[in-house]
Formats: sequence, structure tokens, C-alpha cells
Amino acid sequence: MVKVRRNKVEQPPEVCPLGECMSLISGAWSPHVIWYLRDGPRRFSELRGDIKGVSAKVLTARLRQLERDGVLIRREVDSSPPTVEYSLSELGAELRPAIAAIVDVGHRLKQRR
Amino acid sequence: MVKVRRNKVEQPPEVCPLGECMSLISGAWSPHVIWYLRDGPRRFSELRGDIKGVSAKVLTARLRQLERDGVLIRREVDSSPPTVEYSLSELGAELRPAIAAIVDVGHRLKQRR
DNA sequence: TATTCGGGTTACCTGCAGGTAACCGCATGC
DNA sequence: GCATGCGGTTACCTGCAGGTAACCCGAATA
Repeated sequence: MVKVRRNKVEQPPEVCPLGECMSLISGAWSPHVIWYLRDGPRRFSELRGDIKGVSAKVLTARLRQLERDGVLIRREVDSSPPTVEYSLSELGAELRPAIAAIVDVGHRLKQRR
Repeated sequence: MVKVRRNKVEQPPEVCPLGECMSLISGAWSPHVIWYLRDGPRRFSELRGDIKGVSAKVLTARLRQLERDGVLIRREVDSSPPTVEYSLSELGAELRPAIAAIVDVGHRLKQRR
């Protein structure tokens, strides 16, 4: 009994711009991180304070992922106690208008109710 | 041994505009639905064709959720065979600029690589 | 000496979004 | 008489994001 070789017909990858961008900013916390970094670098504990309700674990996970994705840059500052500074990369900066548009709509949604 | 009653201190709800808006457009498929409805009503099978890779089940689920959230309007058209037409509500229309901004960034992300 | 702060890590658990596959009723067309 | 298109529904399974709680080290501070 020979197994059928199911030649998965490879769709041309054809990356969707919407999906591409959403994969960077989706999730409950990523947009918040980008938003609070919009005006310059912030430290871990500052972000924890900025973003109401996020836990250290989840914030760490999001920061690591955004770093892997090239959205932000992590820099250890040699102070005492040593601190860590996060800032948007060039790519991250490109995401700002999208987040800003979402925040903008969010404000208008609050207005209308 | 009396159990401590831990009065969960109720934070003032203080809805975050970013979270508010993200809850409407998050998920892998919701933004696509809104995007393809941007220029007017579409039928179920049209949306299935527009949005590459979505299954009937998931598309139904997203459409139902977006309807519950007041983002779009479902209208059964009395034709033969009967068809169903989805269109953006007023609230849904407010989301367009946000999605447009995301798509726009997505395009620029493709450019830069 | 003990505590705090900064920036995490680890273990464990939950829920929900999404994926596949099969099936549905109805009306029309071949 | 049978298949096709339309707009779904149902069952079952998977993976990942997120939540809680406890714990970590080293330096500075009370």
C-alpha cells in the first residue's frame, strides 16, 4: 500500500500587507508597548507602570517578541542598579501612524456612546 | 479560622481607547472583513473569495462577532437562491481609517525589504 | 541585618481563535 | 434524477496568548 504523495500545491506566498502588519501589532499588549515608546526610550518598569494591568511575565514576552521582529531595540544601561532601555527601531517607527490611527478611532468610539 | 475577605479594590473601569478599538479589530480575520467591506456590501461567498485562506466556519464566526459588536450589518436578500449581504455599520465605517493605516504601513513594510 | 528595587524567570493553568472535515436544506439547472 | 451553489453548522483537535504566584541575583539603602 503506497501512500499517496499529496503534492501540496504551493500557493505563491503573496504576502498580504494587512496580515503582515497585523502580525507585528496583534495581541493584547504589543500595540500598547509601541504606543508608549512613541516619544522615545522607556525603561522596563516605566512601561509596566504605563500599561495598566500587564504582568512582568507577559510584558517580558511581548518585548522579546517585538525585539525578535525588529520592531524595538533593547539596550542595557550600565548604571546602578543596571537598567534596561527600550526604544522603537526604524521599522517600529513606521508602525506609529497605524497605532495612532487606532487610538484616534478609539477616542471617537468613546465619544459616541 | 475565618477566611480573609480580600476586597478586590475595583479599579475605575477607565476604558483604554487603544484596547477598546483593538478588541473590535483584533484576530487574524476581522481586519480583512472590514477592509473588503470598505466600498460597500459584499455577500458571504464574495468575502470567502476575497479573503484568501479563510474557512467558512471561521468566516461565519467573525461575521457573527462583528455583527454582535455593532461593526457590521447582516441583511438577508430575498432572491433565489437567497443570499446574504454584509455591510459596515456607522461604527464599522469609523474603523476604516485605522485599517487603512495598517494596510498602508503593510505596503511600506513590503517595499523596504 | 533586612528590605527594596530593577529586571526579570519559572511552573502551572485557562480560554479562545483557528484549522480540518463532514454534513445540511433549498432551489435551480443539466 | 443528480449535481451544483449558497450560506452556513457541527464535532473534534491544536496552539498560543495570557493570568497567577513564587522565586532569582546583585547593589543600595534603612
